[in-house]
Amino acid sequence: MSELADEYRLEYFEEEGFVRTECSECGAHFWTRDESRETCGEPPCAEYDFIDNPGFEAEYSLEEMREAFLSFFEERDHERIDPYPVAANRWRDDVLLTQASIYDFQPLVTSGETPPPANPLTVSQPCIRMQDIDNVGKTGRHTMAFEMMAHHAFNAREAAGNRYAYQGEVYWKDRTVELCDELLDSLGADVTDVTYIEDPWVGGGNAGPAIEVIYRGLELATLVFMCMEQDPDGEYELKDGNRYSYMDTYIVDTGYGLERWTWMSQGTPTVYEAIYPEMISFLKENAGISHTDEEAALVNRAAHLSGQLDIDDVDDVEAARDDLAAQLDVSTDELRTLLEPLEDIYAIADHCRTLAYMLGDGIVPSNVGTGYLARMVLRRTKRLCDTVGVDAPLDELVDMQADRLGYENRDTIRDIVRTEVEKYRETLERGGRRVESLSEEYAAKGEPIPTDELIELYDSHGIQPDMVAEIADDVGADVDVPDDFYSLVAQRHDSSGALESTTEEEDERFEDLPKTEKLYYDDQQRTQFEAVVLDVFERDEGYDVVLDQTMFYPEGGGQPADTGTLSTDDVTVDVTDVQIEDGVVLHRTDDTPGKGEFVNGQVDTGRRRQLMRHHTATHVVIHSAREVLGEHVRQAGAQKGVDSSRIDLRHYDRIDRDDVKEIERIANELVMDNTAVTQEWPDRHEAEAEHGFDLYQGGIPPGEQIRLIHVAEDVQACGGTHVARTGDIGAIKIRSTERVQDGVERITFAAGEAALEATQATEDALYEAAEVLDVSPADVPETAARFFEEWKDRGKQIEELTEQLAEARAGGGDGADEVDVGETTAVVDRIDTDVDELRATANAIAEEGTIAVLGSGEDSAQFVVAVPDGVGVNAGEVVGELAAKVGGGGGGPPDFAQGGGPDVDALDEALEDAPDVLRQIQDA
RNA sequence: GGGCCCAUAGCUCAGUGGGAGAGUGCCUCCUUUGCAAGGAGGAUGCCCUGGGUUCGAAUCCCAGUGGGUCCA
Repeated sequence: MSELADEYRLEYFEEEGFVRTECSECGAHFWTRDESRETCGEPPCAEYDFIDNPGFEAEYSLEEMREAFLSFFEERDHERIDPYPVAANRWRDDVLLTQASIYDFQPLVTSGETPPPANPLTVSQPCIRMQDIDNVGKTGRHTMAFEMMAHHAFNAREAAGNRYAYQGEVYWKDRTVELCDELLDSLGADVTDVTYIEDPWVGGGNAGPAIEVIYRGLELATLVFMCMEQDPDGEYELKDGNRYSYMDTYIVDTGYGLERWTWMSQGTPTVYEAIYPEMISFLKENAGISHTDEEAALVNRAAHLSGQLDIDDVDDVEAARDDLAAQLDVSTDELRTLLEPLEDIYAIADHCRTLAYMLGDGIVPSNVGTGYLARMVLRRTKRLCDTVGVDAPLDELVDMQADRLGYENRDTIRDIVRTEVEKYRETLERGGRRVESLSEEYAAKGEPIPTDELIELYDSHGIQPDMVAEIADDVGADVDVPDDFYSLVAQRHDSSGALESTTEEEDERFEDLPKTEKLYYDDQQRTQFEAVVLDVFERDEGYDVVLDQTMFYPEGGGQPADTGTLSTDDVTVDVTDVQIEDGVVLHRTDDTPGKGEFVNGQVDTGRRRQLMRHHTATHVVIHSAREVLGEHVRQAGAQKGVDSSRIDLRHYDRIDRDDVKEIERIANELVMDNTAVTQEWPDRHEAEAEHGFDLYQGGIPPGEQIRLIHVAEDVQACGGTHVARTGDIGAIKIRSTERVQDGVERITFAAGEAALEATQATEDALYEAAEVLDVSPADVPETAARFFEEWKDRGKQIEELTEQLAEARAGGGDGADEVDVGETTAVVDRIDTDVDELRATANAIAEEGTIAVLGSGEDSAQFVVAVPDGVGVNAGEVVGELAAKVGGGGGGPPDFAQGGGPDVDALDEALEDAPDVLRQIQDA
């Protein structure tokens, strides 16, 4: 780290009379105005010094503190921007949730490809850190949901010129520290008590010097100066062991924890009481938690102490409780009974806030991705409510937070929560029954429930081991939950966890070629153009042709490539596929038109028209689905085609037939309105400001300008080709819906000619069915139902008749051979009929006290042997012997067996041998 | 994106290659008529769909559909 030490020698520190000191406890270097100071001030080197002794002049609520921060920076030339969604996977695919304000600008802004929405800027960004979930409520300071207040400045070195989307320096380290100092001062903090600790930051391939801002034992902010990137040849080796070098861009990345600043201003025992006091008191009352003055005092003292302990995970908390109890002079159990309900309530409040953020930003509970995280949090919250005895419905609790956070889609949020709670209830009920019967089984055997079963219950049925233990205890079965239970579950999953790193090889052949001019955006209706062949590359099969400009649409955004031809005066080549790499469009052809030639390009018009219809129709269907199902509906994927297209939508429920009809109706109304479909290329930040994040249904494009497609009121960022007016779509027909994952519904639809064909295909099927039944199409459902009922009745009748026939046969006298086998007699007969009848007959004969050996030679040779009670002949063995004679096998219980073989010709011979076989087996 | 589990009577489920079952509910009768009453009898099944293996599939294999669950 010493290499970076110079980075911290700031003019600002010098001017203000700061000294650099080494902490006497941990050895960290820090800057302070107080020359006599010895420790860095951060726990465990120091204690919380603000509980019951607020560090700021006035008390602030969460909302007031946020406003104070943002307006402070606004007054100092920062532009305030709206926060981004907590679902970071909506603009980047490397993470699921927003965990810091800088996530908003990664990777496109930090890399310099796209300009920031403002520079410098300030924001209060809601974040969710799932990794803290176990600590919430217990440590007094951990929250899963929080707002990271921040100010950012994006700088680029002068020497880089215009290579990046922003140029020059806005401000750097001195101004950043100065702003922080000034902010603390403006809130009335005692700045001589503030320490700035040197703490280099490394993460995500970037690094740089960073400063932790500590006041009265609490870390209030981290000031990161991101200016290095990982580089094997880099000059500096940092704490992660990798080498780094300086970048052309350097970025001020600060993080001020809104909750901590609020807490500091109030000095409450825990952060939770400072940030949502109303909810805490509501929950306490609802759960019936009340304390005597004596107990209240004890709780307060305990909170005081636990706040000062250095506890960063739950194991520490449990261990610390003993210490705590000793210091407070009470028993550990007594302390636990008092504190645990409070801890649960703190966690419930925090989890509800997390859920409000997640669901409010359009995350739908699911078995995959962010949806799974939402489901986990929701179920955990529900369990906490049940444990502590909060009986208010969960949707109401989440709504309290959603209301406070100002979400407008509160009804949808409540609906989602209710649906999800119901699903959880069903899972628990199912699981409960399962555990019960399993427990009874093992209790009867007198064995404990094995670990395998526990893992199976958790992994496949979502039942926690503690729940199993609870139920098993009621039934009287033993359960032994191994300490490493969850790692056993994990083992079950990584059969070969080695991720295949698909290192995409950059094709360097195209580097020197200019980007192809895209004519398909100029006039989307044209399909013919002229161009110059810049280069031709030979492939394994065929060629890649690069032109100076093209009308051919390369595959992208779920729209397949155009096909068509390129012609010179001498030759015409077929274009079978079109791809784009680094802005260079590659036309895959069967032959080469020749480098340097002028070509006439012709796009396959029919195909292109269908693709355009489907693409515009996709926008229309999404729009209709949002009208019908709700604003939370979002595209999770799409694929356009010529005959049909499909879109995957995030939705928390199944799409039923009525929904489909309504979506279809609204979509076709839009088609009939025949409104214009327009495109524009606005500045991306203006577009975002006007239309919000919902623009990006199909991913986020890079660049300063983005292409927007307007269809009626619907606006989406889109790079595809579209028809000119909605009427050109012709018609939209939804062909099917299916649930592709939990929380993701796939709609398959057809547009234009394909819609007509799809409808006709369905009608054909109906007409054919009508013809078979000889009724009119309208009568098909009723007739089919009747036929089905009648068919079932026939089955029952046949069964009855078979039995009657069998009894009649057994009554005898139809010339069957009757032979003596020891003390009993046997009937040996061949009846060419199906096995059911054979079986019934054999049973009937056996009822009369006679052994039945029946054979049938309909398709293959079949035997049925029935033996009356108390006769010492094993039917299974008899059948085995007989079946072997016809080249097959057979078996069954001793009193009734069946078998057979393929050799029908040998059937009669086998039956002739049957009496001998019977006698042999009886003797044996 | 990946793994695992499940689909049998109205409901809950058992049945692992050979005659489709239990509990509960339903219908009828009897006994009682007081709170989940007792007894006797009865009806109820495309064993999810399609293919394959086999003399024979609810059962084994493959695919699909529907549902559940865990992980990244």
